[in-house]
Amino acid sequence: MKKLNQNQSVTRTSAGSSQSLPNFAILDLRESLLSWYAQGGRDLPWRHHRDPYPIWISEIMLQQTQVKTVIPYYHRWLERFGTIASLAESSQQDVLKLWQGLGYYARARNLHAGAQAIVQDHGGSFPTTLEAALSLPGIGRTTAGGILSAAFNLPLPILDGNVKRIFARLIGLQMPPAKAMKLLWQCSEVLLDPENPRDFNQALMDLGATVCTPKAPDCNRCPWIAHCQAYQLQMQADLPMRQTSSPLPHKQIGVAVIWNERGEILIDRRRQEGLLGGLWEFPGGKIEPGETVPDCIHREIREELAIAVEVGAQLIILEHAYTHFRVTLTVHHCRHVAGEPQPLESDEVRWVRLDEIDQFPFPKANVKIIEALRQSPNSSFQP
DNA sequence: TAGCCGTGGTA
DNA sequence: TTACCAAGGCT
Repeated sequence: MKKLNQNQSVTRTSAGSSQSLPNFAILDLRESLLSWYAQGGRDLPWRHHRDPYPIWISEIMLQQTQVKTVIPYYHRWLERFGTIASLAESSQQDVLKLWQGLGYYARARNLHAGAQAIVQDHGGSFPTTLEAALSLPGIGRTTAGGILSAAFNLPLPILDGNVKRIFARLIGLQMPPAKAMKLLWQCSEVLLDPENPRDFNQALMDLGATVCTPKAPDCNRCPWIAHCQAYQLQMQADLPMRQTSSPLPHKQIGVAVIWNERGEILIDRRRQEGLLGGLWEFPGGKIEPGETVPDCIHREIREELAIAVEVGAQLIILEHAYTHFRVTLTVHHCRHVAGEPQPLESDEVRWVRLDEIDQFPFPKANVKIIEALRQSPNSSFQP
């Protein structure tokens, strides 16, 4: 027989998460946060809507991405894909082109596939239940709660980076948030105001973005200062605790700008799955130990495209950082010598003119190569 | 569970 | 320059 607890505390036994939910002053926390929000909340474009479609777009764009970065993409998106139906009917290439530069390109592929699923399964209207929203690609519990609370005022909690940080400080969490997800979700569930879920969730995110910031939080403007464990212990700078991370690997990459006799350049479309899936790139690959850059380019182009090239002058050297590694790209002009290019390790290959290359979606590092091509003196391979 | 998945801003 | 981080999801 289970013992019932009189208060809100939850005792947990699994290793690494022994901390328990505090006995919150729930009504006080709700009221103070909501009145802070009424005065200090942000005016953001997607908050002018109750239509779930623009809210969905904003929530996906805002995943791991700052508001300032999102805003121009958000407006461009709604101008180009005004309805779920129009998004569903568009080509993936058009969708990726609009997303170019935002990163995490699976988000764009998932929006596209999600729109098609909504047309097929929900008559073209965004679903109104948690279960149905969660079944759409790219929508997890936080995003589903964010959309459904904002659009329909449904009482669903959220747990994004802002909220994790706020609660980690509020309760003085003694472990990295990743080790206490269950407890943090409980905080969000228990505190959520069932009368005002929309405003409460938005207020939490605004508090995290403008007051309870990662560095140098502005505690004197915080409505929860009287309840905050981190503030009482003066540990704001030390919470949330961080996980140990391993250093980023650094890869050397050889890249080829291959010209044919018509002055066109060879590009390939990356496979759907994995890094930069569905985007176009200049072919190339990792420089093996002991290999020169021209050696690498000859080998990679043979393996990926089954053609022979002559490696010419260096165009540019680029540094680029991804989430889990860094790369140095050494880019050379090349001349196509023999063979018809085959998409052996890509979905498609294509010869394009420099003046039409902007039609294709490219990752950031490749955009830099295109800019270098436009600015630099012509290669001897270029007619 | 922890690693993969982009890019831009910041100290 | 380096490291961290931002309205996370997926496997």
